[in-house]
Amino acid sequence: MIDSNRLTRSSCTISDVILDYQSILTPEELELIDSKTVEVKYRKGEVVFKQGSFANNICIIHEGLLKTYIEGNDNRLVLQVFSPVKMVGLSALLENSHVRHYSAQVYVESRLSLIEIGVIRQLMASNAAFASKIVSLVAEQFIITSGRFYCLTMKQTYGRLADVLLCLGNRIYRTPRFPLQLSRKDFAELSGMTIESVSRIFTKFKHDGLISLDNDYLELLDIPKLEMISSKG
Amino acid sequence: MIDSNRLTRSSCTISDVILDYQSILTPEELELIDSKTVEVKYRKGEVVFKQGSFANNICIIHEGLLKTYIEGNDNRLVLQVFSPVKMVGLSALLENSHVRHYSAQVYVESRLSLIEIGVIRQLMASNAAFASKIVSLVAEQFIITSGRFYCLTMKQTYGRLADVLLCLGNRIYRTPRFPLQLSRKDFAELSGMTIESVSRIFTKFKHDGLISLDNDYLELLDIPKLEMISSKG
DNA sequence: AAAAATATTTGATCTAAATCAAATAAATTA
DNA sequence: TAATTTATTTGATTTAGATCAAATATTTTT
Repeated sequence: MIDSNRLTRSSCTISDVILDYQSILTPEELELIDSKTVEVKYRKGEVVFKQGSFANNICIIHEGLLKTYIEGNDNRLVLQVFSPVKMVGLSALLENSHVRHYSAQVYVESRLSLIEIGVIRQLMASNAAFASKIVSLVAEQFIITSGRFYCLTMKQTYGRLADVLLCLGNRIYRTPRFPLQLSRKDFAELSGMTIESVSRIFTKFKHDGLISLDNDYLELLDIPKLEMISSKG
Repeated sequence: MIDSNRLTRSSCTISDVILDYQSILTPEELELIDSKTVEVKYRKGEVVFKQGSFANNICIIHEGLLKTYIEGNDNRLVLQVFSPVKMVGLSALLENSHVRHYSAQVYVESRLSLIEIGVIRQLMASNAAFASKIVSLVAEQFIITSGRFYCLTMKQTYGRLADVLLCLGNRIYRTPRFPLQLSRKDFAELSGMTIESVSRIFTKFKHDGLISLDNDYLELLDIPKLEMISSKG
């Protein structure tokens, strides 16, 4: 039986769709892409693109970690987190709209390649299998972001933070013990609460033996219990 | 200058992309679609498809009004509202996942056509322009739903309800005075609050001369003020 | 290494909105 | 039309989590 809850009931935004356009495109098409691609390194905290600016490329993250987010008056909503190897900025493929609808920023030093959006549009128009792949990627992002939407509106603080921790351990770092590269502010933003609330819940989780936490590492000690907290909300 | 806030800062989910696949498909392809399409009428409140069930069609709404929503343990999150003529259920085109990730239900008596999903996949694989159109539609839904996500997490109750009212007047009914087809419960669900809060805010809005409201009709009397409330949160 | 700046923790207080409870109104059904 | 059910309104109370404030701890700069 299939568990359809992973996507719709968790705030984790890490994709399952594998990015293998190499097998879909012809050698000539791959060469075309290659000729319109540049590779860029970003230092910790640098902005990759800004909401409201013209969208002239699609990004692929090869190393590092980044977030996309909507900027409001004085607040931010993190839409998705991307780890290698994923495509970022696909929703710029919306026709008649050449503007970014969200911003992107790296959490840590990251290496991205930027592909001119015109080439992507061109290949979509000529290669239906490629276009279908893009449909799949965008559809997945829709579903994944809807799941995060559900969590942030329906769960309370403990469940939301447990969600973020589980996502980091299970899907981003893929190990229960991982380097602490995010600040309390990052956690607050990711789980939709204040820094103070994050701090208080971390203290509680430590006290209850669910996690261990020092300045450099975070370890998930009791994943089943965290999962229970996440699912109960 | 372009206003990029309509999509990212409002909870309204009515699409701008026009559904004109007639001009993209060949007569044979149109006939193929036609042979795999059925038309169905739904009575008020009927469910079109359920989260977790197998996705075997894409829907087009021709008359009426419907919502898509994620079902949790004992709560629901409305993702989008669809009025004619829009495609519903596109994210089922995610490859390797033949299950609905959200449910759909009509608010009022509605007429839909249901197209076998296999045909859509087939046409996407053979007609790149069609596939590109689908990319555009799904990308728009992603952006629109992200905007709703922003509103429901960042704005407070007054702003969220003002948002819903403006969406109904400006984009769904396209007139400031429209029939009241939604219950307080529907408004509560749409704007992410309790029925009691909706009722209190309606009373306040009436008292302040922003709306007039009886059992059958709702009229937006002061749209600029409602817009101010919506943007301030 | 000391000084300054920044990040994190902890406690006290406040508040938006939920919950609880009861009254009224409207819609259905008998 | 009366009786019953369902929906809506209004008021009182509670609460999760924000805000405010101050103390530590950590990192960065000098």
